[in-house]
Order: sequence, then structure tokens, then C-alpha cells
Amino acid sequence: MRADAQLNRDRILDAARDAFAVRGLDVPMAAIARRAGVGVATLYRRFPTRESLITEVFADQLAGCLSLVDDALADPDPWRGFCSAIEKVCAMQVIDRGFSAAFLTAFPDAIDFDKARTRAEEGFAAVVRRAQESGGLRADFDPADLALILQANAGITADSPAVALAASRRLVAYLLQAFHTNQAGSLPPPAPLALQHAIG
Amino acid sequence: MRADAQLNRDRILDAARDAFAVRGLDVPMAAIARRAGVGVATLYRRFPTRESLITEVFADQLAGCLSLVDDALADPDPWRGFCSAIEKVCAMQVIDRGFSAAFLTAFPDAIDFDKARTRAEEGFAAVVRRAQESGGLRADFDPADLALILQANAGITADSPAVALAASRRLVAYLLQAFHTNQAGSLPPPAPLALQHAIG
DNA sequence: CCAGAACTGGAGTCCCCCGTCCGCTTATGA
DNA sequence: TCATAAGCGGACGGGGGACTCCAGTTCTGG
Repeated sequence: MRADAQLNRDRILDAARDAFAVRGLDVPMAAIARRAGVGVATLYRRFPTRESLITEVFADQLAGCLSLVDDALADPDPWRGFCSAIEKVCAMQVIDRGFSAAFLTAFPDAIDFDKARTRAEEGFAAVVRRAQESGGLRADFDPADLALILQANAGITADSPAVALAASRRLVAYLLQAFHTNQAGSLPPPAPLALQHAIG
Repeated sequence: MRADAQLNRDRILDAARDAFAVRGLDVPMAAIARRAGVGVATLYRRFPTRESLITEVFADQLAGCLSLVDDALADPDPWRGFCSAIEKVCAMQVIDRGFSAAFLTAFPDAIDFDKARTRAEEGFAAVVRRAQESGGLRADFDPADLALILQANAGITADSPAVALAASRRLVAYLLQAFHTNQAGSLPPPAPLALQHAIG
């Protein structure tokens, strides 16, 4: 690839990251191009579909999710690992509107994106098992409850990111207290919520 | 008003109710008109703005919210009243996507809609106070947490309404357990979440 | 240095939605 | 019955976003 093309590619990625974070995933392509200081054609040549742009932009954030699961598994206290994993992913989600949408959306053609998400899900299931065996996490917590948490957390919006983050933290704190073993109440059965929700 | 005009008006209202419930608040006006079997002009003549249509469609549901608060206050067990109020409003919200959006959205010109919502908020604050005084609801529950719950619950989506309802019920059950007095943990401070979030 | 391939940006096309205008139709009540 | 006002629907202009085409520009290897 020519050097100037590479430069433009990076500029587009930066612009898209910013735009997605602030305005969500359906920001106009033209707006991204303008912000990047390139023409629309350049954007489309590099990323033929919106989807390809999205997967490229959020690839590293997704990797962050994976390492976050590893951190949770490495924590000597399984319950604390579980809590910090949820806290971190919810914080990521609420700070970056685009990441939240990308994470919760199914991309029919982005195989590796979906694969990474699946891997994150499996890792999280391990975190859950470990936390349950240690006695910190209530036994009727279902791995599908992760989707529940993420969807609920994704619903949090506010005018400023700071307020949204504070609200999210409070929600997560409530939920984590409900998830702890010392919680006696019974629950309705888990619903088969899919983490990724088809576009449309 | 002429009899046939009245009939068309009712048809439009029905069509809009259905459309909003399934596809959310930003369904094209033309789609509503088509579903109602009328021309676009008829729709616009009866409801000059989308907002006027929305407020008309959801007026009775909003009234349902108000009576729901009254029910909660009438319950001899304050804690149970609090729980059932939250359960009912969350169920309404998750079954009807449009209602959720309408409830969470500020309409600059719909004074009575906003007024009704404010009244519901005040009533709910009374429910909260009563439940706290009875010792069922933890003291650090903040009335603004209602917005938190509704936003979180609004985030729940699934392919079928039944699944969404099941998921919502489970979320609400978790949260109610966290709200109960027997819950010992500390919380981050409440965030100044506004219930109504401006359009745009 | 320069030929040519790689690259570029903006103009152009297509499509969808909004909201209005206008000529035709239909209910109404005298 | 019929004059008339109320009501009707489809066509139309405007605006915005997705995606493409092409003539001009810029990098790069020999």
C-alpha cells in the first residue's frame, strides 16, 4: 500500500472511532469522511461496507474484552474477578456508545469479530463457573445473564458521558449485590437472550 | 366531525399503536397511513406532527401508569406495592417498544403528556418514601433510581416479545432483591438521570 | 527524472422519508 | 334530492444519506 494511502486509512479509523463513540454506529459515512479530511470515495475504497469499518475500529476494543476475561480468571478471589470483569465491560460499554452497539450487534459477514465475541462469552462462562464454585456467586446465575446485564447497561444514556458512567456504576453495583450468594430470593428462569442481535 | 372522518381517525390511531409497538417510535408516517388504509394527507390533517400522534396514542397507557402508582399506594404492604409497581411498569415497557420510547422521551410541545409523567414521578416518589419508612426498601434507594431501572429495562430487546418479557422479569427480580433492606452492600451515589431524554 | 500505476475528491445517481398541494369524492342537512 | 362543505388520496418538491464514476493528482521504482 502506498504511504499516503496508509496515512489516510489511519485517519479514517481515528475519525470513525471518535464518531462512533459519540454518535453511535449509524453516523453518516460522509460525516466520517469529512472528519477524517478525505473524500467519501476514499472511505468507501478502503472500507467497502460500514460493517468492515466497524469491525476494524472495534477490533482492539474487543481484544480488550478478552484480556479483561483473562484478568478475571487470574484474580485469586473468583468473586472479585467476576465483579471486576462486569464492572469493566459495563464501563467500556457506557463510555463508548459505538462499542456497546457493535458488541451487541450481529455482523453476518464478520466471522472473526463474531468468533472473538464467542471466545469472550466462553471465557466469561468460565469466570461464572469459578465464581459459583467458590461460593461467591449465587448458583442460579446463568451465563445468559451476561447478555441481560449488557443489554440493560446499554440502555443507560445521559447527556454527558460522566453522568452515564455514574448511572451505569450504580446499576452495576445494584446488580452485583443481587448476584451475591448472600441473596436469598428466588428468580424467574433465565430467558434465552442472544448477546448479538441481528441488524435491522 | 363527519362520521367517516371519525372512523378514519380511529383507524389511524389503531394502526399507529400497532406500528409503534412493533417497530418503535420512528416508523415512517407513510407506513402508518398505509396500514390504516388511508392516504398520507389524511394522517397529516388529523395529526399535524408525529408528536401529536404519539401523545394521542399513548395517552391511555400513560393513564395506566398513573393508576398503577395509585394501586401501589393502596397496597397495605408498602414494599409489595413498590415491587408490583415496578414489575408492572417494566412489563408495559418491554411489551410495547413505542411506549418505552415515548415514556423516556421529552416532547417539547406536549404539555399534558409531560405533566402526566411528572405526576407519575411524584406518585412514585411517594411509593418510595412509604416503602422506605416501612423498612422494606433500603434507605439509600433514590427516586432517580426509577429512571435507572426504566432505562436499563428499555435496553432489553429480543426477537420475540415473550422472550423480552421473560428477560425483563428476570432483570427486575434481580433488581428488586438488590433494593430490599436485607441487602447490606454500599452503593455509588445516584446519578442525575433525567427520565425524559430530549429528542435528537 | 519520469512513466505509469496507485490514489484522490467531488459530482452524480438512486432511494427513502417528510410534509404540502390540489382536483376529485362523499356525507350531510335543508 | 342536491348544494355545499368537509374529507380524501396520490402526486409532488425538498432534503439527506448510501454508494459509484471519472477526470485529475501524487507517489514510486527504475
